[in-house]
Amino acid sequence: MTNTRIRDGEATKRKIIKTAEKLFSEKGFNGVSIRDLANACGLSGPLILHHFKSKDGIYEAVRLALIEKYVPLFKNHFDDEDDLFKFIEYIVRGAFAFHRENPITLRLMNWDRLNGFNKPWPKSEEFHQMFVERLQKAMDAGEISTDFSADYFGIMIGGMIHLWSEEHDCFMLDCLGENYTKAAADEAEEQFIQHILLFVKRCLKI
Amino acid sequence: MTNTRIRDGEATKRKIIKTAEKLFSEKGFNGVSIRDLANACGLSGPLILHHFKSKDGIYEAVRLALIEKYVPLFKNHFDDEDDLFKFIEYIVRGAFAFHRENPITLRLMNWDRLNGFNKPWPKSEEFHQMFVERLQKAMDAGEISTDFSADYFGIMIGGMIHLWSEEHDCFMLDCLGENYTKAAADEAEEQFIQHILLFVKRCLKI
DNA sequence: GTCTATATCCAGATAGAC
DNA sequence: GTCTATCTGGATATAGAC
Repeated sequence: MTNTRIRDGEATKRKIIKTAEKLFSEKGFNGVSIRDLANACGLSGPLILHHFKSKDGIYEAVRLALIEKYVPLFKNHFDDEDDLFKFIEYIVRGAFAFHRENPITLRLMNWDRLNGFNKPWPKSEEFHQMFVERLQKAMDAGEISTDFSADYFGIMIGGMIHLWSEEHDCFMLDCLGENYTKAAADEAEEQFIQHILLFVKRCLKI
Repeated sequence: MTNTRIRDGEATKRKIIKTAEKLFSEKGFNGVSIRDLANACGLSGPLILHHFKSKDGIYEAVRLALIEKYVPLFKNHFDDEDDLFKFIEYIVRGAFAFHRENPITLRLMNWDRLNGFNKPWPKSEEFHQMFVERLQKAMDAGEISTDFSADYFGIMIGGMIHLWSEEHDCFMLDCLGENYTKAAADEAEEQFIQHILLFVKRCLKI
């Protein structure tokens, strides 16, 4: 009897990708060697290369896997909501929730941006576009103030969400120190979201 | 006659640091080898190690040099300005100008953050603190709305500045495409600043 | 202070057995 | 599909001449 039955290529691939997501997001492409990855998976380096052909291949697979998770987020949010403010709140909360649950994705996007690959995260821009178009429609219809450009307004909100999602751990540690708990962090995030929503209301005069 | 006179340790060090700033900010610590740096400087690798002892030593020196440039920015801005709005405008414009003129610094901070070193950029936090305290004072004095927490308000503005400084090149290329010129970019930045200032006015009811 | 030569190690990738 | 053994190049760092 051979050990054939524990050979499962697809399961191995999934395991490699999952581990690679974690390592690449922590240390970036250049900070992770195939050996690191192999050790973390409990597999051999050559096996990994057998499945993904090259180190770049692994990274591509990771990126694709993350985009898969990234895309459906947006689908849900752009069903037509009648109420503009609810629509905005829905999107803002969705973005925070996504980054909270998938911190890896944001980090990987940041590594990518620093490395000058900005092409393969296609949905992010589409997201901005759809948000802006919805705002613009409301402006054209005279529902909200036109003192702000819809485009810049989207960037402003995006910046707030980004910085929070990237750095709130630092903020929290600074502010709370020993008292840092998940509950406290969640509450702080909720407060920050309330600030953003108030900002939206006041600036767009909703 | 020897070639003693072209030996100038300090000048060499400066040259190495300046080149290293550029390379590290472009490709990150792991993306730059001592050989790359040596070639870019027109020097030998061992000479670089002679001056800085190790690759980490080079990076530390680069970070220190950038902090040197970083600090005076803030000094200027925190002389007491009587008018709160002018004070805020001064700071906002200062931050944009700094990032425009020193894109390297922001990139290096971002590499550092991803790599988990968040200690050695001390002034950034101090900056936030002083800004927030000034806001809080105005709130306590009843000069502005207290609907926003000064702390979160600082983060909101910081996020806008950050995202713009990091990604406006992408935005601009997307929007303007072939028409991308320095003048157009400057105009867009000025418009974005105006948006931020309007946001400040409207939210703080100044 | 600056170089060449070199030591040592670790990277990505391949060959080939099982 | 998975492993061990290995190739080749490039990494940091040192030794020692000038």
